[in-house]
Amino acid sequence: MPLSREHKKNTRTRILEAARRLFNKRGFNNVPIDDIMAEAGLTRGGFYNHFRAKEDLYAEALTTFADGAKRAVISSAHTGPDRVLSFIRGYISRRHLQTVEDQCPLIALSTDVARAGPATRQAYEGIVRNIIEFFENEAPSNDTLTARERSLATAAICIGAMVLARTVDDKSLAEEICDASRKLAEETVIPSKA
Amino acid sequence: MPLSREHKKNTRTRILEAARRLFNKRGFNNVPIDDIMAEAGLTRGGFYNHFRAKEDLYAEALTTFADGAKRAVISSAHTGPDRVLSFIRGYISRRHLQTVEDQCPLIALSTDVARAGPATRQAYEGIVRNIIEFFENEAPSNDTLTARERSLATAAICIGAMVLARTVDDKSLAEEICDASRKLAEETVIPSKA
DNA sequence: TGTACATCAGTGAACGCGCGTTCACTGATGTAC
DNA sequence: TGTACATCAGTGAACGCGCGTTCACTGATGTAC
Repeated sequence: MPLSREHKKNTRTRILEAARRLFNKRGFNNVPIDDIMAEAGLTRGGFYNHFRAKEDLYAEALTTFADGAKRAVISSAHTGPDRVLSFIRGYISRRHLQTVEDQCPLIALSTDVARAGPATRQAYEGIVRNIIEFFENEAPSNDTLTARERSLATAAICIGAMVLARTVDDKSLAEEICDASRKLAEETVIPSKA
Repeated sequence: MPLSREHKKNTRTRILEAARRLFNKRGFNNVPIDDIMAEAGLTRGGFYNHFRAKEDLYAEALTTFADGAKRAVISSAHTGPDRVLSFIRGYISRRHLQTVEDQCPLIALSTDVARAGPATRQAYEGIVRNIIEFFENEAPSNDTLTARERSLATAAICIGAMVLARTVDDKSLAEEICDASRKLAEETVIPSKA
């Protein structure tokens, strides 16, 4: 064994991290393998020591992100409804809008995923389910909407707000969209606040 | 003048229509000019008699759609709040989800636009503004949200619901997202309904 | 401990294909007479 | 009305580049002795 198993694993992780960041910025198709490998401090050819094909990166880059995000949420200081509210405030925020590289891939890659293979779609769908469940644990049911419905709709607001805000050029319009959507999202998951 | 001005204009429109449909299905980058021209009943080379470059299609395909959509809304039988409600019911619907070719490009092309040139971005932003204004005409203000805020957030729900539903593989989850989001959207623009 | 060897992560040149764009050509049509 | 001509929309071959993938090679490192 010429080089430690550890070493190879680390390189693989580095490639995945580089891919995730670049995909977020430019989408799956607009990131050549050269760029990913360069970002990881390597050269083109080595890529195929770690992955069978470029497409294999897509699903893995998504789950890489999801794992990190889940850890961040779990380690958050908040509990109960506050945890959900702080998630929403972080998700629909100007800060999240600007940090393109570390944005939630549900925002940056939604349409790319729709055109990718089944594995990628499943990874994306897994993240969507996680967010919905996360909301569902706290959202109440009442006569207008069930907890489930609140959670589904809140997920839609989160993604929609950020997708729109990200695409619109006018900064003040983007911020208006964020602010209004955040308000509605908060009120939808935890209506008691109103 | 060998061929009528009319003729050229018609061809141009045919190319734009073909482009719009294919872009919706596959995104800007995944549609070769060959395919667009074939869909329009022509061959590759002729493209450059009508457009300077492929990118010129993007913005025009968006405005082509927007014009058609505006006409459809104006000619709708409904008036007042009902017009807005029927728009939402049509927008966040299983039907809209399935008709990929004629889907609203805000859904299918959101991330593609984010990476396209300024003209394309402006065209997209124009459509966003139109939808928001359209809602704003009917949405009321009350102590929780202003009419403007309701409109912005409703636009976010519409796009978010469809983006998510489109990407998710599980059909029943997609429909759940649609149904719940539609409910919330309706209640948000016209809260008197609740 | 030191040395020869085997392994394999990483390199970079090369291949091949897809596709945007160019270009010389064609042939249908409107215009001038 | 008929005929010659000019125009230009449309054709399809060719060019060139970007990029995913392959491949022969290198050289650093762990292992066997």
